[in-house]
Amino acid sequence: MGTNTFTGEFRYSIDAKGRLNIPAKFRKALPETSEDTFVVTRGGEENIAVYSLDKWREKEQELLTLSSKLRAHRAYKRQATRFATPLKFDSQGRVAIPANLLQHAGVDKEVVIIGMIDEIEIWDPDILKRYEETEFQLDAEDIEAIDKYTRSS
Amino acid sequence: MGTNTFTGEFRYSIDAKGRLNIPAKFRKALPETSEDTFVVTRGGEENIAVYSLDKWREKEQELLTLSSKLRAHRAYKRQATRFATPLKFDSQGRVAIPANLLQHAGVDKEVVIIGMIDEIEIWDPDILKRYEETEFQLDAEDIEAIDKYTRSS
DNA sequence: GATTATTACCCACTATTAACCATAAGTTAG
DNA sequence: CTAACTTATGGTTAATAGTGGGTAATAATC
Repeated sequence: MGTNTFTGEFRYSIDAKGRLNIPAKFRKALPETSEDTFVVTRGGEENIAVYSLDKWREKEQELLTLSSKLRAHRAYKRQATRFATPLKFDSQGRVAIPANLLQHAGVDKEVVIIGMIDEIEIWDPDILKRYEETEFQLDAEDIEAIDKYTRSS
Repeated sequence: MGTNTFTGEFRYSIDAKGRLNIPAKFRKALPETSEDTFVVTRGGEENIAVYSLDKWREKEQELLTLSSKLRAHRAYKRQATRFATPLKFDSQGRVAIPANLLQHAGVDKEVVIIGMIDEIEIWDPDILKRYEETEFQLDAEDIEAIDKYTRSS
């Protein structure tokens, strides 16, 4: 079956019970070891980030190397985990997104779902449009820095 | 059964008898060898730290490597253990948190419970908010140090 | 040893969540 | 072109979770 990465953009809606359908294409892209489970959390912007359970386990492993003795380490670990929730999708392919995440992303009913290779973003359509006009803009300097970064990896 | 780590944030309340419900999700994440038991103690901040019995045993092992000859080691070991109390939860999943810990965390009734992978934190909502605005903030330098730390592990 | 306070053990209620069933629109296959 | 299947969406029922209170057992105090 096709690629096992998340690509493309979809416009779905959340029903009265807070359930959101995950595009079939994305569900099929989940590895077997993720056990029909996505992990949702706060995204970097005013949105919701979604990972496969596998990807999340990787993140956890990294966080576990931090020291519980150091304040900065605790703060980082706390911020990374306090909003994270594993969600198994039901027989129809839907997950129930926690209310506090919906609120953080300013989502009410309509939603844009964006595939970003190894992660997924969920946006409120209006907020997304606002960001497109401002924060998403990159100048030549940004592009140059990114080019440098990718070459050094 | 799903993931066996603690993630997410919950807002619960302590009842008139001083009992606090542990989120079902966290109880299920407890390994069999922890025998329905959490260990509570003072957290690094103005909060209460909660560990699985297994995790606490690990911490004890670490403390045993310290030297009883060195003053600082004795002080650290003393501070880490004098407030630690193992608590078995009742048939409804609740534990009775010792009064001195509640006082230390400034908790009266309302409580925020935060999952941090291999440990749990209990906060007073107002105090948590205060810390969010100050101590939780990390600057670029902190982040860089953490990135370095995880990469070297 | 009697009295009081504290802790453990049940039972009960309600709201939320999860499991189940159903359908209409759209796709794919024969 | 039609039949079988998939997909997105809606609703209903059953189970679980969180909370509150009562009673018996235990511990502490006088």
